[in-house]
Amino acid sequence: MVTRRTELTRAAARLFAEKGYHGTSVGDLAQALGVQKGSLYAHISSKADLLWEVAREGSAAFHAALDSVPEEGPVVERIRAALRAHLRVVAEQLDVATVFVREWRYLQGERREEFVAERHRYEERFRALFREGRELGELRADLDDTTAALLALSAVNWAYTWLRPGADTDALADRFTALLLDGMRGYATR
Amino acid sequence: MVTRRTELTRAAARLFAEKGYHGTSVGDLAQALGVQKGSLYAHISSKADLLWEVAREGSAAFHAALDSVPEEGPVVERIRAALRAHLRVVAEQLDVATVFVREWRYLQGERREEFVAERHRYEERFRALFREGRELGELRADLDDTTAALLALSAVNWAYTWLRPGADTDALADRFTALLLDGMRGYATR
DNA sequence: CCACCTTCCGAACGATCGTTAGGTTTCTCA
DNA sequence: TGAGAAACCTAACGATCGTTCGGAAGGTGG
Repeated sequence: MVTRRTELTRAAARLFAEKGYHGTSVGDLAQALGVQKGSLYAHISSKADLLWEVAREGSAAFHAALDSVPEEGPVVERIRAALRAHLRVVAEQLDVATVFVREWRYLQGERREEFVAERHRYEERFRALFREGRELGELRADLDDTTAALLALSAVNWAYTWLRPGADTDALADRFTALLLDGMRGYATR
Repeated sequence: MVTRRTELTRAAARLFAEKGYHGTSVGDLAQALGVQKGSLYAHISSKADLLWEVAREGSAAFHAALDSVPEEGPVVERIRAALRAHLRVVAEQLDVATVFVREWRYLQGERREEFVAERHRYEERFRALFREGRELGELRADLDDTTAALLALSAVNWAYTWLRPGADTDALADRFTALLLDGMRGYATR
């Protein structure tokens, strides 16, 4: 069931991504629904609520994506799966992903802290893959796994700026995986 | 000579980076200079002027950084130099870099188009390094140099979110370079 | 049929926004 | 010494901001 409230959240995600949170007025949101701006307050109690909701939606989407990565099997394949999952979310929910990556910082108070904690948890789950890969011997023993995770996270976090809906994100993720694993210089050693 | 005008630009870079362009009021800028907001219009003709100035400063800084990369010598070393140069700008001019990467999109009209052109030119200069590396045989022959450049650019473009002033950016750039060139899996093939 | 719920309108609120304008202070330099 | 420039103040402008409120339309279920 498509409630009016969810339509409003969708419009908020789109406009916040397009014009920024502070660049989007309540009037803009109302216009997107074809309604007077005062009418929105039958659904929300403040504009900040919408930012909070979209940010949480992003958090949930990315964590759910990581949940789909198997906990067993070759680490290399799990890294590939994680990159695929993340990029898929970006492509399929570009507005939400954009708010998750760029607009979250306009959250205030307790909500902001809660968001940051969830974001750190996400990055930590990502980092764990590379650490485990090194410990299990699938990645080089002298790997700086913190930097490795940072490089991978940078690639996917930046994706919202160039990734367009409809792109073949699996192929994209596989290209990233290949580069990260085997580098640009020589051929794979295995 | 430190003019009042440059002090204003510095404050604008800092506040735009901290609170966003739309999140920063002319009153905030005035307060940073210890002055009434009307007084600022002795130095600028609009708030948008400040965004334009800071964005151009970022453009100039990053292009100047790339200018310091030698045009001759091993491509691998030039890639390392480019990453070092970029990260150094981010660390030493974090506010300006943040505006360059994140706040530029609030530019309007002709200025926005001019900025985007400069940004594309920067990315193209970066991309050329990887293309040349493949053509000269320093990088693997089957390298997807577009993706390779995208990966490297993502790493440095994301840096403003975590890089702190005073960090050893050369060492950081070298770690990125090593990962990008030789990967996380095996050891270097040369 | 009536009570209720959701949704919206229309008007207004005080606050803040970016900007303008006239007048004053302070300093430089010819 | 006095003209001019740079910097700032004070006050106000119209516009827009996010939010509130009383009332009304329309549909649903008892």
